[in-house]
Amino acid sequence: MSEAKSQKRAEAPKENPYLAHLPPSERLVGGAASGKNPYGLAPNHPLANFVIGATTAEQGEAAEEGDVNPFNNKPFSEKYRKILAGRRKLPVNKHRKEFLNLIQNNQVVILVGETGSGKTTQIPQFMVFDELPAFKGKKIACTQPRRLAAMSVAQRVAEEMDVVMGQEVGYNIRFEDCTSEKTFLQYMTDGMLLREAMNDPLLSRYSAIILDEAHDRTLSTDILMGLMKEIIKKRDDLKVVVMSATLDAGKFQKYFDNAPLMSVPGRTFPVEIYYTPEPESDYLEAAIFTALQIHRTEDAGDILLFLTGEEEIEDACRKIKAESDQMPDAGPVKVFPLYSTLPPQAQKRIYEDAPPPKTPDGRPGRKIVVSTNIAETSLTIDGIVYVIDPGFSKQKVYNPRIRVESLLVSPISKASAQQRSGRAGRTRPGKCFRLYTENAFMKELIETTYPEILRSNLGTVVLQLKKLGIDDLVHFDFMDPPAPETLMRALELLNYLGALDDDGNLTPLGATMADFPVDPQLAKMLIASPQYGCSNEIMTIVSMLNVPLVFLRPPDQRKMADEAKAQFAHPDGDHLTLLNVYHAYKTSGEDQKWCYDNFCNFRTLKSADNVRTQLKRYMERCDLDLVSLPFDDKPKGPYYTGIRKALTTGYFMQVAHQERSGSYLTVKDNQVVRLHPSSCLDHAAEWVIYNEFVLTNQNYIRTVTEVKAEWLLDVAPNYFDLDSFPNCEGKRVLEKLIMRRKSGSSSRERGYEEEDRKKSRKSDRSDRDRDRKDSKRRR
DNA sequence: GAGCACTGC
Repeated sequence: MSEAKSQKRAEAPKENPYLAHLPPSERLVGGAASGKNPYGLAPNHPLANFVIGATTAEQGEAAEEGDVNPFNNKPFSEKYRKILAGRRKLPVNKHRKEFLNLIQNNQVVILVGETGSGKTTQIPQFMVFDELPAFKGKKIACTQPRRLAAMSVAQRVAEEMDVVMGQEVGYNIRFEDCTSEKTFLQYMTDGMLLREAMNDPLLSRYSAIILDEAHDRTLSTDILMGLMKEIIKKRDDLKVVVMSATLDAGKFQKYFDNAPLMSVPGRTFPVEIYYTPEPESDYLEAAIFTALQIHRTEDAGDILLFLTGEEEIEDACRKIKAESDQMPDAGPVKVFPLYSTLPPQAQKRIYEDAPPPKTPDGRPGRKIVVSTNIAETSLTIDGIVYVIDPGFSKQKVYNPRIRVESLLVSPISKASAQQRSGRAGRTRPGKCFRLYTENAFMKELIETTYPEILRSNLGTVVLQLKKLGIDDLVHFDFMDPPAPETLMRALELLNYLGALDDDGNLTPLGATMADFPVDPQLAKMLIASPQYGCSNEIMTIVSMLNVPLVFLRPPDQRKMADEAKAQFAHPDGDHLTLLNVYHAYKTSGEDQKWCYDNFCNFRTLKSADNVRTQLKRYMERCDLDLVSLPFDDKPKGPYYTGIRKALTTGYFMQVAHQERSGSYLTVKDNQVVRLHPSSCLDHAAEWVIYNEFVLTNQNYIRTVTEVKAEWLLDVAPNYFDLDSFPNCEGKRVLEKLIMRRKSGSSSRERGYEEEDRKKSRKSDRSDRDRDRKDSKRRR
């Protein structure tokens, strides 16, 4: 038998039904039965007798316990052996045989494992020894929802396998590909694998794909799961493992056509749960009270308190600190806030030790961490013994009617509550104080948080699915199908942007748009920008819009911060202001001190620069010219006008008109909105485009730029088919303009063109003047 | 005259 042929068999051992009666080890020609192996390994090689897809747990373990690392032929290190001993004690290790049995006989396996089971590090290694991807030029992928997890788990596994990180084991995340030709086990973010699928729809580089943390139900994981169902129909050599925490296991199993399920217990300590006897009317006050109470009466051990946002957290920290300092008979405390926008240095402080007692035999000191949801999944703090759970978190919601995503403080789910309480039992038995009644937990909390796909604007998702070749979205097998209206909104958006034609098919423009890792609107303006001679500038603006706010505003230095910002302010709007800041930052030599002096966030600017580099790469790959108009600093001069026109090509649906009353109305939905107070726009602009609709006590539009009605009609004539628009002054202005244009073109035939144009300019001006006077009067 | 839960490409 030729080597090539046996290799083919080895990749897809189940293809030959006639050999099914034989024990697995005899099914592969060139396998153990014939005393050979398919890859020409020397007979004394540790893997010489391995048969792909038919190995045993004992074989794998023996190879791990040998003298030489079979993957790089180097002797195992001392450190390796030490780590190996620890790995053997992980709960998942007892299930190696069971797991191999399942994965060898099924294409999809669901694996349920609680924290501390070792599934994320061990399961991929079990598969490596069974799949031997290295010897067939394939890889095993293991996805994580978060970058940090992908990196740190890869690092850990590289150590466990005694290889250099980035060689046999690596990770791949945005901005950082730490893999090589040799890499056969690759941790990566779920978004990264999805992006790869857009260019390789069958994910042919992989022999196995492990979707970890599937219970998180991120947008990317959800799409990947749907995609896996499609791919396995076409690739029977692909193995899929879906790993999740306990609660949803049945749902995953059902979704994957009753794939077998394996459960692995975790290794955590028991946590006692306490409920309040009556509902709390003020959770914040109750939370602070509980923290102080624990501090006064309970044994040593740190406290973790979950709240919903920055302001609430800083407030609570101050109050807890002030009150506990006044307790005469309690130990000292350190109180730390924790949320994602906190600078990394401040975030690291949560790992400091609790303070020592004031006197050698005094009450113990205590650390109290007050955190958002970030401590529920992304960050773990060892040493937490007491958890306080008020039962709320801020969650994203999408309202397709007004096409707005917003953040809402909402009750958490049972799954979240369990996750939170589990944080108390990582190092020893703990206690969790739930600030709601047991009845509320049982009857009012939903089982699991709604997956992101049900709470998001799906513009990007639909574009990605189309690019993945999924034409029929209605019949795509979503684990939780989004509301039809939400899908409609997305299709409509993409159609107006020109990404989909009227039949819903991806256009060439849409295919290019999907390549860019930004919102469809921003992708559109990037692609259009060379036509307006300003792709360099649009790349900068898009990058700045893809990072958190750069402007710092410390509560005690607001005035100075505002003055610093005023230096960059552009009279025609915030997009141009962002451009100014970026330029100033680059001119400063990317200087950290400059950022500090000018109240700009250094990290944010740095990451905007990173994003810009990436966008530039994509622009070049798509053959889009990188150009700028000659600079002139006149606000309405051609340089800035070109940029504003290019912005309009992506934002024409996010446009508001200033009515005579002085307030703005969104043109499509007639929502009354106000310019966000942070806006730099310094005059009453009749038409503005906006980046973001912020829904709080008021409706704000944030990051706005003045545009002209003419541009709107120029860039999106199809969109401004005004019959479908609600009545408002803005609509009437556009109608007039359209009329004028029509009569303009017909009168041209009759030779009245010039006169007509003059007339229309005049009436246009007087309209605007009147509006402006009106709005001034109101103020 | 005011906020930004958390991720990700």
